[in-house]
Amino acid sequence: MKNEKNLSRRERQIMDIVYEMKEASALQVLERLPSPPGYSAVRALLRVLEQKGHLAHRQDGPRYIFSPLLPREKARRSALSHLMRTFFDGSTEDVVAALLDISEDSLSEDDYRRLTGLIEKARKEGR
Amino acid sequence: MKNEKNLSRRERQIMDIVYEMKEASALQVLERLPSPPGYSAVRALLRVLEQKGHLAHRQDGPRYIFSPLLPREKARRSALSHLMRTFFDGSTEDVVAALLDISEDSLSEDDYRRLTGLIEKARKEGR
DNA sequence: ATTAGCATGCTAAAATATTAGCACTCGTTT
DNA sequence: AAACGAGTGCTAATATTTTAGCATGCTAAT
Repeated sequence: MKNEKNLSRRERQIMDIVYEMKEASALQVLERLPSPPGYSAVRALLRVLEQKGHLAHRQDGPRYIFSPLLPREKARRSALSHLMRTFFDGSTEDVVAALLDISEDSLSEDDYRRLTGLIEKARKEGR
Repeated sequence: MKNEKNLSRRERQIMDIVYEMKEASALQVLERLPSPPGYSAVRALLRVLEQKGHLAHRQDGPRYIFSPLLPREKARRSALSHLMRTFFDGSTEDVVAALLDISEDSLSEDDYRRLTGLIEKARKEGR
């Protein structure tokens, strides 16, 4: 499992896109890539990622649709842990604070209620 | 600033280390790098990162101590936003849920109280 | 005052990543 | 049935990253 760290820049960009979209074709990836290379370059990258065990594909008519092998839930836990360590000294509170700061404008009363609910629930389960 | 995305793998690893430590010497970076290269390789990378405008250094006796040019607060907002988009469909709630899941074991009653307090505070300020 | 230790800058070799191009297959349309 | 379009695999050139090595300077110890 020496995953995650061993991805080149382009590879990481592509994995991010695939995680964001849940699954994607070569064309869809290409469209979302910054400073996009040619079509065959993207396909080559996808093939390498599959070969390295990061992606799998299924056939959809004439084309391949790629999806991550490591489930989103696992990947995001790991990414979040890393982020917490790197930028927040491992402090849960600090992350939540930053999160609220970012989200501020888009949160409704209900959203706040749900957030409080989540914490309440975790508190009860945790002890 | 077209930052963030234009870092190679090693460069990103180094930036993460420097952000985590707030500031670091070449040796400190080297010690924390996975599959660490030679000393001069690390120094070369640090020089490049400085040249590209990601790091700055101050002198500490005989050696250089590097720190990020983009303040941690900015960098983390941006990293968190990206993470939220990539792995959580932009959902604040989902991030908090994952966060609680990760942190569970290490949170005290007081921590939970403080978290609730944060949300309460944001709710009041937000409307 | 030499030497040893540790830092730096710079340069160029080696390894990897990135890209485009060509050859091929399979439907579909003329 | 020939030509076209849209997909694929593979290969090799190019570009970038990554690395080690060497020359140098400063400080402290012998």
